[in-house]
Amino acid sequence: MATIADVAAQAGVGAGTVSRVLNDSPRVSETTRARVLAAIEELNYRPNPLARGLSRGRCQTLGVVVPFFTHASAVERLRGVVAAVDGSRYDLVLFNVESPVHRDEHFASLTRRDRADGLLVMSLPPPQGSLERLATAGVPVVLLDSHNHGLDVPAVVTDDVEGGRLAIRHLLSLGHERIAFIGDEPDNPFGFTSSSDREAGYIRTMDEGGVEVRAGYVRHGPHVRTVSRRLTEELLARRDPPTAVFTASDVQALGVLEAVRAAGLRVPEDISVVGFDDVEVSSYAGLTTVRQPLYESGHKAATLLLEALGADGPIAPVEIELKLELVVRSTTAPPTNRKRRPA
Amino acid sequence: MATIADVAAQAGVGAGTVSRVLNDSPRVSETTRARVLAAIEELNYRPNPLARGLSRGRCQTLGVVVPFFTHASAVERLRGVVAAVDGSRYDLVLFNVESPVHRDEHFASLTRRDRADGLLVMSLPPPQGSLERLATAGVPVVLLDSHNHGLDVPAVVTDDVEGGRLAIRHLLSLGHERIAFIGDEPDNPFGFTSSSDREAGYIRTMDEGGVEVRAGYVRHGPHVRTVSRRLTEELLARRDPPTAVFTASDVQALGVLEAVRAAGLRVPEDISVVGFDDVEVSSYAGLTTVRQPLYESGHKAATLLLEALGADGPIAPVEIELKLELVVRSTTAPPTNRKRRPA
DNA sequence: AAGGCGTGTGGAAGCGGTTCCACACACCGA
DNA sequence: TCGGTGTGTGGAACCGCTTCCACACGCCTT
Repeated sequence: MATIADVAAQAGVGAGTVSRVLNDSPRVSETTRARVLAAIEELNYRPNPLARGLSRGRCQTLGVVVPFFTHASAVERLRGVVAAVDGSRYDLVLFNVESPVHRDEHFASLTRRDRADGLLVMSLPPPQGSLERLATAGVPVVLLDSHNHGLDVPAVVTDDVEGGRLAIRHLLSLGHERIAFIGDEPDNPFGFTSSSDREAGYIRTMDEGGVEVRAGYVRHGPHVRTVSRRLTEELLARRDPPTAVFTASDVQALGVLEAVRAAGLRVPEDISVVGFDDVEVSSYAGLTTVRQPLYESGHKAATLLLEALGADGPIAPVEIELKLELVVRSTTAPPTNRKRRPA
Repeated sequence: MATIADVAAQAGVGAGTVSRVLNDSPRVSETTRARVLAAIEELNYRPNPLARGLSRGRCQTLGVVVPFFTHASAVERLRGVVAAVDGSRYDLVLFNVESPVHRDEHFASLTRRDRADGLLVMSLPPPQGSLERLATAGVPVVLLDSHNHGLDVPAVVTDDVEGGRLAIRHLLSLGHERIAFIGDEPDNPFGFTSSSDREAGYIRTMDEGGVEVRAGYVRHGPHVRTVSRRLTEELLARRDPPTAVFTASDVQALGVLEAVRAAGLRVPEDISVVGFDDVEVSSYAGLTTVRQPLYESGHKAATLLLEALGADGPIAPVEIELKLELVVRSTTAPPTNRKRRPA
């Protein structure tokens, strides 16, 4: 492995000069620069990133903290992040979070410039005080899919409450009144709020529409298809089954569709279903859903982080809100007139 | 930020001793060790990974080279990798590959211990000579979902040809004869072979069964649902449409299902469909498919790599073959007797 | 009692870069 | 002619850790 000293010797210059060439310093004459570049080429020299990092106090690495792939949507976001980071000189390190302990460990160890130059936190409210510590340590942070709550940190978010509204307005306008909701457990160890925000949008819009949310129409459970399927079965077994179900995610909506089909009912004739996210399979399933720009959100957040690193000073801690959009496909229609399910 | 010198001063020992404590050297007395640990605790000291890496010539980092998320299956594999790496002391760096140039750049820059201590190459035949260079540089490599072709490198693979056989045997045993295949372009810039291997299994098993592969029954196209849907439409428009379609992946199988449904035909009554992979949505779609253990493959490959790093010498360059398994769901059935599609 | 050996420890010399400082040299104006 | 100014350059110091070498000390052997 050639070192900077080898290159310097080969080019007949000092190590400092080679370093200047490497870092595009203007303080190098054209002829010297050419000689150095030739030597670099000849020796197939590549600077050691560790040495460089140690010396400069940063490591050309971005950390992405992800509650890993628990939601299909995280992957789509990550795609956007990867695409944005790809053109830059930064490497991408994945920090998987499976538990609050896990999360806290990561945040503790990342509070230094030698671990990562910047941090992208995905769908995860940072633990108390960690943002302040990160700021003190000079590690820029961008929140992706979680709010900054007025703190001095850029965040890329969507208005989940509004998303819930979009879904319910659509169902109300179709004439539905018996509308149920299926979402995640509201009190989870990470403090995720997107599901409960969407639920809030549901509640409020039902209220505004003067439509009652019947007791037991709001159901919670782990974010997997099988659970939402089971919850739907319970809803369908009621004496007053819903004519429409809104779920906090597409994954959960698929479970609803399964349950409805298994019960021998038809979508949308017997039951309408609206999901949230618009992940890749949703178009396959023909699911009406609230689309959030997942890829773009990742891309935007990563771009913000790179800007912050480029500016080398805190950038405007904006909260960027990406637009939600209702995508109407074939799982929603006006309710049929039956007030009760058949026999 | 506390340094090792600070800790040494605080504990009243030399820096070397602190380092020994840090690295669990046996050459430290219990009392000294306790004093040092106390000092570390007190100063909330954490060693600088860059300095450590520079000094030791490695960086506690694993690189994962991924043709990023082009197949849904890559994500599932990555999950397994992440899980396996999670318990270790290694960070995971993502190297995204979108083009052969991209790939070659990464392989070039990764051929040194200062970039990554080990490399996991996913679904990507490494470029010519790169494995030798990596071996020379002392960077252990594990191939995930690509063969080592007799080279001295551990690989975790499945027998894609056999997978094709499983699918076709199933269809033949149901009585199908007009069986079509939809897969990826056989000559792709990366040299992926899984699709063409599955195709080979199809061809051979048809042969062995004495069943003709009709002209035009083998179709290729980019790995997206919309394309396989279009290809299926073309197959259905034939005067001798297939009674069954086998695809090189579940994603493509979904496209087939879409096309069949759009044509007003029923699955499996009119057409049987068999996919490959068994990704998450396949159970939702009720797709009969050849399951490969995606998560396990990632987990196994990462574990092998960690072993190689632990052994600190080349480990047995085994090629581990994971079992494939036919999962019969509701998209396959015996063919109906029609020889031609209606009108 | 003297030499040998094992154990614990301090400290210096790297690892391979960056950056600061000093300095040589050319060119300018007074 | 002589500072002054600016430009290019070499080299040392430093980033924070590991590791090797030297050495002090206690204990066992002969």
